[in-house]
Amino acid sequence: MTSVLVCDDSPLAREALRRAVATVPGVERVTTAANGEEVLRRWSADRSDLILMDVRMPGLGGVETVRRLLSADPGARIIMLTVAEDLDGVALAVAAGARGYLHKDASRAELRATVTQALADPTWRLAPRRLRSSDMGAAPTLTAREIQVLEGMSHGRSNAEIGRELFLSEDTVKTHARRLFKKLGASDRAHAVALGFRWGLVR
Amino acid sequence: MTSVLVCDDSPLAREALRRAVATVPGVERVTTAANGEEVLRRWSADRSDLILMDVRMPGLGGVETVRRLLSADPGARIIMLTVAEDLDGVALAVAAGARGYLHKDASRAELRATVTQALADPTWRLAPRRLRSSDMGAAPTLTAREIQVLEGMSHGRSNAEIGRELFLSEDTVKTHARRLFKKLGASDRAHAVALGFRWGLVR
DNA sequence: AAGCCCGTAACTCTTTCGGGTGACCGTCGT
DNA sequence: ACGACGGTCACCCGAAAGAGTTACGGGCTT
Repeated sequence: MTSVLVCDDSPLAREALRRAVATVPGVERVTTAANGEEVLRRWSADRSDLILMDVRMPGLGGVETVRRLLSADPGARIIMLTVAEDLDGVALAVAAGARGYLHKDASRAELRATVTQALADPTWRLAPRRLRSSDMGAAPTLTAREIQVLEGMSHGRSNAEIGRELFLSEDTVKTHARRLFKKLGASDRAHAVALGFRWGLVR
Repeated sequence: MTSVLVCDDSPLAREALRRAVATVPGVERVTTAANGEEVLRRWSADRSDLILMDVRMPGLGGVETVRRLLSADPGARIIMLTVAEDLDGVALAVAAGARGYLHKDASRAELRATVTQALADPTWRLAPRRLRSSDMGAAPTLTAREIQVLEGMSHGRSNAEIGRELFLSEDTVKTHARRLFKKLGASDRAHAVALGFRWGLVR
């Protein structure tokens, strides 16, 4: 009994993915989830053989979900879904243990091929080299937390407000801010936000 | 001959949207585009009655596309597609002249209902009240000075540094900053820079 | 002529930021 | 087993930002 879990916040995309995955030979069941929390809830009761998950989702993001999922079950096989821009999100997810990624630009055929391969070979994993090759220039790699803090800044939140939203102390937010400034080479939060936009880290 | 143009960067979402829209009574043709540039190219040759367009797209974003489209043809009817997170993007797009928006979380029924209404009533427009709820009603028109100050901020300059560059006193820069914050609805310089990028005022 | 927006500038006052430093605890890789 | 890195938190301190207010001259519109 081979089952695949598809997670995307858009019902339309979710449905399209579900249908595409369902046509892969050997797949008998495709379940869906709308966000990271739902994936985690569902996982404890009903483990699928493979998870396809969007990187960017409201609430619990894809990267954080991967981390929690793998800390609960290191054997989980996860493939990230992403748009062209956020290479960093992909890198983070793969670093966190996702087996690979699929562009949302990918054709149905590519999607099916990747799912087929992942299901056929339980140890399948993206070659590390492919990550570096798509690593354009010297893209600064921010951690999930740092991106969350940067996003908070881009919405005009103060450090204290960001802390409240992420359940962190203001001092911790400041630490993340300091570290992401250094990584980006930013002199202050306005600069950091600008660089975030230029690098495609936030929108 | 009623035709609708669907624009989304993800082929899967695009296809799903195309199919959903095609089931709306009265719709005879649904064309698709993958990005803003394609929409603009297509528009000059082949005008649809309605456009459904993603807010977030690589390259030319949804907001900027709306502006260009409407400056070329003020009668164009556009509905934005968005995810839960970026209320800012939606507000900007609607302020720029989009008739309304649809969550990507919307059900197929909601999607069809909105498209039906928009096609039936050429003057249909999202109630202004719903706009104010997500803030910013007026299109921000920054003066040359204000944009120069905003650009300085996006390069990590302090007010004093910006003043030195523009041969102004720091206090004058602060005045410009205060005024542009108010126009943009920004709570601080980081937010202002983010809004500047989302509006395409800086890059 | 009156009103409005823009550019310039100064003043005060409070809040926030950013840098520096140190610390503890996981995890991961070597 | 060790070190590197990431996440968390704390404290200090000076610098910067932002809000509020006032002011004055110049354009442009009504």
